[in-house]
Amino acid sequence: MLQLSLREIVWQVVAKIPEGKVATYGQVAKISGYPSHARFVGTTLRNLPASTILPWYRVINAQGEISFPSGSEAYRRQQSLLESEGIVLVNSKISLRDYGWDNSVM
DNA sequence: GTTGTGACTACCA
DNA sequence: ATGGTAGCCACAA
Repeated sequence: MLQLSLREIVWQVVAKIPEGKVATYGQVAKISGYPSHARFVGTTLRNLPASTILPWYRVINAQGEISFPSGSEAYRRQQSLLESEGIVLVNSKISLRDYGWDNSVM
């Protein structure tokens, strides 16, 4: 019986976020079946190798913002990747219509 | 075993 | 609005 660690489940869920869409850490946690693990989703993404094929950049926080210090290199990299998929930040925030899942999933 | 750590969130003043 | 806090819990050391 194959037992997936939570980390592996998170990988699966992140991989399912549609191109051009985003999801919050909380949504990913909830969809993974662990609604109280929003924080661990971040920890998991944090440990991804730089060469990962996972669309980690489609994961944002509950305020619709990028969870990196504004202006940091990581922040700009994520923003750049999002914009390459047509996701634009308005006032540093992502429009609700860019969410891959309904907010009720939270 | 135990402890420290968060790419988080909800709540409250 | 904005800042502080408490809860959260898998994981690494």
